[in-house]
Amino acid sequence: MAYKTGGDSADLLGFFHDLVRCETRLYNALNDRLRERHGIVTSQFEFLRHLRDHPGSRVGDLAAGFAIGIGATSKSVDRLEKQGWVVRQANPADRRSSLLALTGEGAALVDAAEATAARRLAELMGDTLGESAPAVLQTFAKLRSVLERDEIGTPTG
Amino acid sequence: MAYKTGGDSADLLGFFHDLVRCETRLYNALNDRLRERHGIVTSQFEFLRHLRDHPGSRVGDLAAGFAIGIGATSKSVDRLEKQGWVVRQANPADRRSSLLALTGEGAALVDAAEATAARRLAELMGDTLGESAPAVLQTFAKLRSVLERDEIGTPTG
DNA sequence: CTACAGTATATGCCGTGGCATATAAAACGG
DNA sequence: CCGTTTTATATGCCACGGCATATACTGTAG
Repeated sequence: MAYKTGGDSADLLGFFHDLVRCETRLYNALNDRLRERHGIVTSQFEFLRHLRDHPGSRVGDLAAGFAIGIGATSKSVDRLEKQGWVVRQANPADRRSSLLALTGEGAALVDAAEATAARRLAELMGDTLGESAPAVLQTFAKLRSVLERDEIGTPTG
Repeated sequence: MAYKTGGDSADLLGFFHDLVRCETRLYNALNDRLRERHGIVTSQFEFLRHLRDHPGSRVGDLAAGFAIGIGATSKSVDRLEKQGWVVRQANPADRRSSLLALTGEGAALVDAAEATAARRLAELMGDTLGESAPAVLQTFAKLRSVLERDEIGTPTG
């Protein structure tokens, strides 16, 4: 039965540990680089990127996409709005929510930051992934879609 | 040149996004299960596991291992100590630091929590990793060792 | 139109981590 | 030994996220 589904439980504990440690270090390193070059942190970069690629998102859409709480998302949008990168626009179809959009500055920022992030990630991972990259990328895309489909780890509020 | 090293920069942005989203959801889901069954969160589980496997670690060793700040680590150890799972023992070789050890309760807790965590991770990932599991596990082990070797994303204090 | 259940977000309190600083002890130079 | 530098940890302040709650609005039943 060993290896049948590709890994027993003990392996998964170790894998989870490696996964969290890699994510922590990559996230920290990207954070440092984005802060120094663009004055934003990684979570803000990801929000801006989502808004560029999904214009008209609401606060709840962002929260669902990132598996974080709505309250935290609302406060994070407050900060982006205060910096002038995002605006809350009236939603004609539902006055409880707003439609979020990038400002011109926000759009310019996210494009510049994206180039920085792509270069930094290539420095950090490019060589290490090596030839297994396609399988690894595909596996994580699939895992993410399964977790989202089943709403695993979606916060309460 | 495409695919030469197994992925261009655009792929890596998407991969990083998938990676962070998977980690967030897995971490949240494991957190919920460990809290409900054992009254601890995932970060505490990982600390206890490290102390079981590396007895005599100091606060700084934990911080280095998890790529988090020393201050945060010290406070986290305070909480584990207050719960009676960990003790700071005098370090005969250096009175600035303490040697950390699990109590009997802490040792029992980590073993029980580990069984819970292994089962939960198998539920969450077992089927999805599939036959690519060996390559994925090996890739992350390698990436982690490279990031640690180069001290990528190690916090300041 | 009114009452009521449901929804979307904002806000407050709390816990936790980052970072700067304080404190204590070791290491070193003379 | 004494003074200086370095190391290891603890502590204080701040920012941020989770969660509970408040508020505003929508949809629906009558």
